[in-house]
Amino acid sequence: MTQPEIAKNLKAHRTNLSWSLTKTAAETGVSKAMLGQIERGESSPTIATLWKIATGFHLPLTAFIQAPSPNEFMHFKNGIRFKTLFAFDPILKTEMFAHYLEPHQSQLSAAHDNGVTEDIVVLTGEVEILAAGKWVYLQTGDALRFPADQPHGYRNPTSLPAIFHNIMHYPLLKTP
Amino acid sequence: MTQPEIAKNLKAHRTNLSWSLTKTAAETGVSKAMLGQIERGESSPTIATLWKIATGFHLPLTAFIQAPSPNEFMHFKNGIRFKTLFAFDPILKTEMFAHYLEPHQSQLSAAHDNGVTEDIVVLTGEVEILAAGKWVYLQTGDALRFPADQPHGYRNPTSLPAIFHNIMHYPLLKTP
DNA sequence: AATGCTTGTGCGTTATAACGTACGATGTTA
DNA sequence: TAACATCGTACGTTATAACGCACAAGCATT
Repeated sequence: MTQPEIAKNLKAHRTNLSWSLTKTAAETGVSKAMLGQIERGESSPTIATLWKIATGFHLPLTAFIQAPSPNEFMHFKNGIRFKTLFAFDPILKTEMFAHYLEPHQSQLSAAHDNGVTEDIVVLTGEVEILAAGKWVYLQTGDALRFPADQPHGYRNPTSLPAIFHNIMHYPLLKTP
Repeated sequence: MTQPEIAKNLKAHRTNLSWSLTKTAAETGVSKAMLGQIERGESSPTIATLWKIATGFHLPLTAFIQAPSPNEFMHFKNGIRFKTLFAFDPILKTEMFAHYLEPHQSQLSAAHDNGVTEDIVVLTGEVEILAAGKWVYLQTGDALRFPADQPHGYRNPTSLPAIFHNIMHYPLLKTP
């Protein structure tokens, strides 16, 4: 791991919410002078103050220490970034993707063929899944299985990017 | 998230390696006086020094800020930490796990039943998979499918923890 | 143009993180 | 028991994180 870039992360989260330094100082309890210095890289905050900042943003501490990292082999469809991990296999009748959701991004999907089941596992961030008519909230590490033969959808309610795996199961002898 | 307990984490990692404060100071470049104060909770380190400590231990920064008990629903078997994401489903004939490998940890697995296929997707770190008699190197984000009806294994060649998903496909009507 | 408001930065002070060294406690060897 | 080594902590000093306040630049309203 390389040295974390707190400066960029803090500025990204702050401008993402359109917060001023004064507003941020009020929310976090850290003086706006210090916030400015941290953003400019002139100061390396202590864990205590970084924790105050994180809780003020209602975000985990890790959101400020690790760099937002995209990945290789990325594809795009309807504005959704995804990556095919395993293409459809006619014997196993499954396929698997990694999906990347930008902050507040959402996507609806039409019903698939009868009997199709879909699995979701959230890798980073938080995701809401529309399954069986309800939006289900999933945190990092959570997993959800639901029938995909009806309209469903994905959305990222947070201001941080989210990544999830989804595995499609096609029990019938149909190609996706 | 609650306030991170750097003190316990640091002491845990240090005593785990049987390192003295002097040894730790030499490895990390942080004075042993400071290390002692951090362990006793008398000082809240800056991100810069915590990063020096983490790199000295060859661990990610997150190993010191998040509580030592990483996740819920964690199980142990043969010294391997894993988590069942989806239990075996007799209709889909699949099951899915998240595996956690410590630095330099390795595990060999006997052959499964005939026709069983296994999928690996690396989430964090780097992993080597013994498949079809060869060790295959996988980086973060890489995916590998291989027949599991022969001896296979997993190992983490790095000094950082690794996490991977694996999905078992049982095409025959056998329970795992 | 003048007034008020908000933005982010600069400055002086205070609190404390970080350092190097010294010390008492404990354990080991002669 | 004395000499030595190693452990973690206490002390005094220095570097810097964190604060409150003041200030200049930009924008909107009058």
